[in-house]
Parts: sequence; structure tokens; C-alpha cells
Amino acid sequence: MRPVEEICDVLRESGMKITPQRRMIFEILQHSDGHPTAEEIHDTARETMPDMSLATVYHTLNDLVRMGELVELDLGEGKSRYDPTTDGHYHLVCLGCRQVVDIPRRANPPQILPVESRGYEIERCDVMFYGYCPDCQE
Amino acid sequence: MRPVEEICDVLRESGMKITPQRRMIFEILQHSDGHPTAEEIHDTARETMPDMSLATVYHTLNDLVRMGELVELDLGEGKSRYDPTTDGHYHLVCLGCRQVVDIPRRANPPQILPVESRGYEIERCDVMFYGYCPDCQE
DNA sequence: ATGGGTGCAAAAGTTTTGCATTCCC
DNA sequence: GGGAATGCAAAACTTTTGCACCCAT
Repeated sequence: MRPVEEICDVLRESGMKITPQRRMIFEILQHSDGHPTAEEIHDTARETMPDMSLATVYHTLNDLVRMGELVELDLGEGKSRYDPTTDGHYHLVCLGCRQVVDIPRRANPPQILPVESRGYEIERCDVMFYGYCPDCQE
Repeated sequence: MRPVEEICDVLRESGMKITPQRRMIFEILQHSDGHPTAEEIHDTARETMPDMSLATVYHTLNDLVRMGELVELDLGEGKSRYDPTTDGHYHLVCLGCRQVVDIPRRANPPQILPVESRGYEIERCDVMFYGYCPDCQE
């Protein structure tokens, strides 16, 4: 995800407006170390903006995902997580506590042969490792 | 996913019962070419078993996932898909129509270094390519 | 006969939507 | 001023759960 001001420029160019709510959500995403859910972002935002609506959070997140500035992660929890680091790194997920760890992408990321891609225009590749963290191994 | 009779043997061994509903769900999964959702499985089942409950479908799918006979796929649609082919093949998903294509796993699947795995016990690795199918490219 | 399974309906949880009001440009 | 964004509540959806009845074993 690019710096807040760059994101704002892109928004303005496409006729969208910069509101305090949006700016706050951008900041929260950029300073988050993890992979927050919409609700976590909402909770953080309400610490300084108690009236912010969860619907506003979802609207803004959906916009960022549509713009390609944010990656929506589905870890099988029944809810989405949002990852502001869009460089294609791998994810390691604990099947017990659902903690997520970032793993740098290897030099040779997976690829598919042209004959396999069936005419698809490939946009990105997600690699997820599932396992049990030290605390969740029995 | 193993043949229906093998699955039934495993169920019996662990004290679970073989019901006509379960057998039907097993058959539907094995004859499905795609990656059906719970609702699609339910619809198919009701063609011959009109009283089957959606709760029964979910119960059975959850059992199979717990047993490792079925993989639950989360493609970011807000609902799960179920994949009876558990060999670790890759998936190619259309961001437009959400069609899913299976891709054979490459000879050199992604791995992470011991130092990167933070003491996790890795169970499996999912690789997903996202893009646009020929019909959804504009 | 007994314990697990089924079906139904309600509940739980996440995400979307409709609408009146607010406010950025 | 005009159109987009917000906040609220209700709606839409998927999945889970509680419970009475049923049925494999």
C-alpha cells in the first residue's frame, strides 16, 4: 500500500473524496503490523473517532481492494483479513489459533506454464502454508 | 478423497454411522468435477433426497475436512468450496466469474526455510493464482 | 437399546444495502 | 450547490447450534 498522500491523490483523480474517516483508515492500515480484520480496524478507529461506522470501514476497504492497494486475505475464519503489504509475500497460518506470519517470497515463486493457464491473464499468486504454531502443537 | 467404501470403513472404525444421507454426499463429492459449495451439494442431493437438510450437509463436510479427506477452499467469495482432490494441486481462480481451474503441482513446490517456519509444524501448502479468464478480460 | 444422525428452526456472525443527513470539493 | 460519503438500522448470506425424533449398530 502506497503512502497516504499518494492514495489520496489517486482517490481525488477518480472523483472520490478525502474524508477524515478515510484518512484515518489509511493510517491505521499502514501502521498495522499484522493482518487486521474489518472489526479490528473499526475498533482502533473508534478510539479516536467514536462515531465511525463499520459500514464506512467496509466501504473504504472495498475501495482499496478494488484499487489494488490492499489484499483481502481469506484464511478460512469466516471473516476477511486485510494486508497492506502487496508484494506477494507468503503467509504461514496456524490451524489452531489462526495467527498469521509473513514469509518473504522465495527467489523462484510458483509459476504456471502458458499451456496450463487456459488463456487466463494472471494478476497475482497467493501462497499459504497451514500448520500448527509451537503453542498449538499437542 | 478415497473411495466411498474406504471412507465408510474409516467412519465405522471411529464409531460414526453410515447413513443414506452421508453416502449420498460422499458420492456427490466424488462425481463432482468442480469445487462445489455446500449449497450446490445440497441442491444436487435434494434431487433424489428432497428432505435432506442443509445442516446435515455441513455436518458431513466438516467431518470429512476434519478427517483430511476433503479440502475446504476459501476463494474470497464469502462461502466455502470443497475439493475432494487432496493432492496439493494448484488453483487458478477467475476474479470475474470465480470459475476455478485445477493446475497440476510443479516438480518444485514452494517451501519455506526451517529458520522461517518459526517452529511451526507445516501441514500443507495452498497455491492460488488469481486472474481473468478469457471471457472476463475486457 | 443406545448413542449418534437428521431435520427444522432459530441463532450467530460477517458483510451489504437503503436512506436520510452531512460535508468535501 | 451538487454529488459523494457517512452513520444507522435492517437485510442478506453463510454457517452453527439446540432440540425432538429417528435410525444404524
